[in-house]
Amino acid sequence: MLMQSDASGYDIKQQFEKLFSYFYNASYGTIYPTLSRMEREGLITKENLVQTGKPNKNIYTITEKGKEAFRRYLESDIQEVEIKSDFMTRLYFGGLAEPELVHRWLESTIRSTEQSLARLQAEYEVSQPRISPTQLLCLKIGMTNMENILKNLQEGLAQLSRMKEEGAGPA
Amino acid sequence: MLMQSDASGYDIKQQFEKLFSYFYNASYGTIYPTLSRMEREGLITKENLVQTGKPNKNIYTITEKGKEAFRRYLESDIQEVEIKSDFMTRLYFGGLAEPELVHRWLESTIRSTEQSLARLQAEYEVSQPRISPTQLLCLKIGMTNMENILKNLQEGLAQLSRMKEEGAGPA
DNA sequence: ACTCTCATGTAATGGGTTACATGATTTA
DNA sequence: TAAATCATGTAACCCATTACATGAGAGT
Repeated sequence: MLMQSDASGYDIKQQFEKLFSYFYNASYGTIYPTLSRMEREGLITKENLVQTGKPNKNIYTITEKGKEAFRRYLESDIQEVEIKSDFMTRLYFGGLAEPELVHRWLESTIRSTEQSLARLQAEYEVSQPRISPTQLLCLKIGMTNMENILKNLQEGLAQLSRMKEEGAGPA
Repeated sequence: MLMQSDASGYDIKQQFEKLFSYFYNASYGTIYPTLSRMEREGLITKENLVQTGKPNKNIYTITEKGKEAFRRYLESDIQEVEIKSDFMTRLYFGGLAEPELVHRWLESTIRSTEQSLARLQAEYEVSQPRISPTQLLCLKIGMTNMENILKNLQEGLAQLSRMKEEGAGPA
């Protein structure tokens, strides 16, 4: 992020909270110690910004050495994606749960996915004119991905409902 | 997994390696200590199976107390999905990299996604008749999801190629 | 009066991987 | 003869979160 603009630990966390969190995230407990370490290693420099009405900020700026490290990162191998989905894990073992319960899982996941999608779409509307083509691609991947998941979940819900009716219906 | 059938640590790892790994994974360094802990806590019992030609196995079986713990888990809140995608992170900062490099990232991600999709489709073909409806739904979500990502990546690649040509073409 | 935003940082704790250690049998 | 499969387990290490500690100003 410091390649794009100088920022404080707080600013960085804010960026994570937006679109970024859909594919990477970090807490303050990671961000602040990492910035300290990077400063010690000469990858970034710190400058204290005195603010009135607000607490002071530590603004970090990337150094030439830091830019080199970033370039080396870009040329390293891509790490495999890591996913931990409690919902999918439960769904996998859904046959061992009450159909009622599975129903509720699907409904609540549909709701939260709809909310995430809405947030991404809002982000898309405001950011669309001023972000880079690859950032736009990130947003597009995120949005169509969620739309797709939603469709699947809704179909799955309808299917399970049909099965429940058949099971509960007259013999 | 022990709710479905008795298994050894090795068997459990095998299951993770299949379909399961798309939404959850664990290494032996997690599996074996966890099984020991669960046995200590009375959630599962261990039985040594003597094999000829192969090393002996520790077969674990879930206890009534373990089944209760599983039921409590099913009724607990669903944890939010966690994703760490190096590819998406790079793509987000793709504007800071050579277009050549971004091109290669997209191509290699397309290749590996195609492979994952092929593996899921193969798994679907063989498993389809004998797995539960929710497990089928898991597979379907995984497959259409990857198909969707592939489509996005291919479109993105085409788009970036067009931009490169325009940028490199005659003024 | 209360809560939220801004802002930084550390300590305790938890969770997990990787590498190491071992070893027989089967397959290429 | 090399390597892959089957099989278990521990120790060192890494990474990260959560909770704690602090504190002013702005909004409800």
